[in-house]
Amino acid sequence: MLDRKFILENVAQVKQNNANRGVTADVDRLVTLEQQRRAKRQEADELNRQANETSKRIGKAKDPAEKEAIKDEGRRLREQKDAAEAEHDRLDAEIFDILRLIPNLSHPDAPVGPGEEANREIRRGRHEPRKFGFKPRDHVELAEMHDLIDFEAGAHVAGHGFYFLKNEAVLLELALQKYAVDLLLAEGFTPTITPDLARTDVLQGVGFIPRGPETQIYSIENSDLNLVATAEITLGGMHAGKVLDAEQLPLHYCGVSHCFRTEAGAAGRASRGIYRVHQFTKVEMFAFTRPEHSDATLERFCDLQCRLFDGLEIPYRVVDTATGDLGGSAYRKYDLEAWMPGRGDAGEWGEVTSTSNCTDYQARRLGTRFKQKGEKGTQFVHTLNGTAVAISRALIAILENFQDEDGAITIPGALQGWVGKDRIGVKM
RNA sequence: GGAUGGGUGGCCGAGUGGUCGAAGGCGGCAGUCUUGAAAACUGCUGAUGUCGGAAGGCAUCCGGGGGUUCGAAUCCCUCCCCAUCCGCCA
Repeated sequence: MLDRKFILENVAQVKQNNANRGVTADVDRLVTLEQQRRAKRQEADELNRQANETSKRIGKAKDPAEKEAIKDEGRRLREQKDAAEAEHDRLDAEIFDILRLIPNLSHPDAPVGPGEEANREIRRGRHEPRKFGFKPRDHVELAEMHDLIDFEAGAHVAGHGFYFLKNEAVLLELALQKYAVDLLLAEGFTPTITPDLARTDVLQGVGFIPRGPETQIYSIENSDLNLVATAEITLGGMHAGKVLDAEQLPLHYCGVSHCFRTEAGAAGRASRGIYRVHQFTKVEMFAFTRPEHSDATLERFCDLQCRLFDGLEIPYRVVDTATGDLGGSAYRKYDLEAWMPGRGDAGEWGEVTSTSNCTDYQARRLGTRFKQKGEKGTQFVHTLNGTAVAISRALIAILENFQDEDGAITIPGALQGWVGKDRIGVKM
């Protein structure tokens, strides 16, 4: 959520930003309604003040008849106040409906454009895409060769989009988790394993919409719980409604969770294999920072992602996400796209991680603030999230990049210790 | 799933229907004392909105929502959440 006062004072900027992001929201109407709402608020406050004053006079009145007269006046004032307040609440609800459509502001350096075509490549990994002397297989084929992923069994028990990891794929998942957590631990992150479910108000605070036709969220029937789509939800909700001390900041968490996504409307879109699935495991980074530190923290998260993938020897590029592709909460977002040799005709970049600076947009909705000692009032913290490793996508990159002509797969050196071998598919 | 007890300011914790934004404590800030610090003592110290140049004023906020009343942290209803115990269970 943006600050209403800010919107009123920067109408043109907000409108331009909406346009850059491809969002339609009636900002003019919001401005009108907000002005009306404020007037109603003042009216209600004034009536309430008079009513309070009247109530105090009742005790002092001696004559019973006079007392009754004052009571009547008090009742009348309360009624008027209630009416003004009801109108205020109606306006407020309408304003909120518009407000929730308005996305965060955008970083001035973020490329402006309608979609991912406008993303700007800003960086490459240490390893360039390898030249294959043969036609590389895609991860589905490789997984089948080595019995690493059982799609059929997954569909059998849970439907399309679910799968069993098997054999070395399991070891790779565990190794990737350990690899990512260890690195972040050394960087001062507090490691957590978060709940895989969260309440609806937490989802909404972080910016996820658990209802509606286009929802990505699985909800638990007869409860207020939802399966999380990312640990960003649970980590972001940790301090909802709290006022933190400025000295506590920044807080850096890393969270391991399962991620569940309905992928509504994504049918047929790069749906082969485990690129887009209903469940996967992810190690997530999350930070609560002071406003002046969020830009630098985004760079740090991006650097950490690069270190993680450089360490796995996976080729990748980093793109600065265009305004039209930022989503609602992000002020700036970097995507790390790994080279996936089995995608498309001759390989394609595929998003493996993503990191966003959400500034105070999530915090305002979540009510996560901080207080600077000796200063009056509170401020909203800034929140940032970033993928350390999304296991399913990392698996694709590993299988496809490290395959040999006979289909054998070399396990990245960084993971060999945990997997317990250096190759998959070597004939004994 | 059953039983009970709770949800009050940054934190802990009192609170008779009006004098309660709310005792007390902790924490924080300032001062006294001290070479300095600690301790001790004294004073100050909630958030949000709104008006005002400022000083300050006003309104709201005691889990959420509804009700009773001229007036509710306090009484009633309802929902949510949290804790403990029992049962079941990895």
